[in-house]
Amino acid sequence: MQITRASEYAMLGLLALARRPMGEVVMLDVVAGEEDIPVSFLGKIFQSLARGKLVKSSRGSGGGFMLMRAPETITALEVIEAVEGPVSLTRCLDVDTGCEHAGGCALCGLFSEAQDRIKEVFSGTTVAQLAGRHIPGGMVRQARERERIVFRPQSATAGRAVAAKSAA
Amino acid sequence: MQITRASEYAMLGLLALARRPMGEVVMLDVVAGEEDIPVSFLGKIFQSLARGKLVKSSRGSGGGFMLMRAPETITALEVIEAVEGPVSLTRCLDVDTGCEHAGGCALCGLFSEAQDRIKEVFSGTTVAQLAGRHIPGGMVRQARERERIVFRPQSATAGRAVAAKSAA
DNA sequence: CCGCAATCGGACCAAATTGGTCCTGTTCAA
DNA sequence: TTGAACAGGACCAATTTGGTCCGATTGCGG
Repeated sequence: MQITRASEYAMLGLLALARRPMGEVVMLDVVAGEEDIPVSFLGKIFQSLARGKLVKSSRGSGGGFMLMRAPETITALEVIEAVEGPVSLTRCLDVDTGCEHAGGCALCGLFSEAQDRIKEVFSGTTVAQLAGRHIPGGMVRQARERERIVFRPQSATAGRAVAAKSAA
Repeated sequence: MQITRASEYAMLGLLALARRPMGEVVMLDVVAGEEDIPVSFLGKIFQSLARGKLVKSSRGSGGGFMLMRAPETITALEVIEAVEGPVSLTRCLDVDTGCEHAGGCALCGLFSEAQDRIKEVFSGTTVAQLAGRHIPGGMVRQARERERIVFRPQSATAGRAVAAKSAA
């Protein structure tokens, strides 16, 4: 399987595009800034997404990336597979190699069931759905960097640090 | 997450113990031979299982490993967690670090759902169940090496290999 | 009660993967 | 034609994976 940062960043990047009107071209460093992702790494990730036909890139000045499909039609599974290749929870389930025990391996059955469940979850969730309930993390960071933000852990939700630095 | 070979080997090793009458002590190299696992690596893995109270080791001559609990009561999840530590599909879901986006991260929701599904599958399967439908892979290999084996999948209960070795 | 058999437990190691950076193109637009 | 922006690959450090090896420890047999 492996849900690495690359997948995570890919999702976040697509969310950044999905927040905008369909067809808008956004530069990499804008996306990276919004979601707090190293630009150069995000560049490589978006190359994969472009190869997977999820985004389209345009070069030159005024260039950037745009979604190639409506965010309602892009599933999380597609994003992950575009970045990491076909998911396989264990080497046992690898498409080419397969399980060396072949028929008699009880583990394969177990693992493939688990894998199916995961894929169900991911293929049942779209970028649009995620975009709907996501608050960009980079925003938080940018605010924090601009300083003098009182970030109050507000009993309910998340218990984050209060960075109330008044001086420089 | 990570279902590495260590987990796989751990399962196979436990299956080898589960195939035997409860309480029987088996030496590592026997288990390793049956399931075709490097002995020294299996040793390290069984150390983890011992720490997790799934097996008990006895040292000295006549020593080896035995199950500490009935195979019906050992779930696949326990095995995996004994070997790999607490499962977390992404760094985002890591028990100590947690997600840096905290409340507003849509991805966390998605990932944790996927993770729950996996854990459901694994915690719903016991070593005994797996042992019931497993044909030891090492057997296959050993047989293949010895050649001219009739390999009979035996429909009923425990699908064990029937090695019809006429000569020594 | 001595020595051998056997595991324990940790140190060590090489290869692969992860998570990036950086530099040299190419391409497009003004 | 020049500068902005991605493409694509080389490179890199740190971590993880998948092991090996060896000394310490512990029982059993004689």
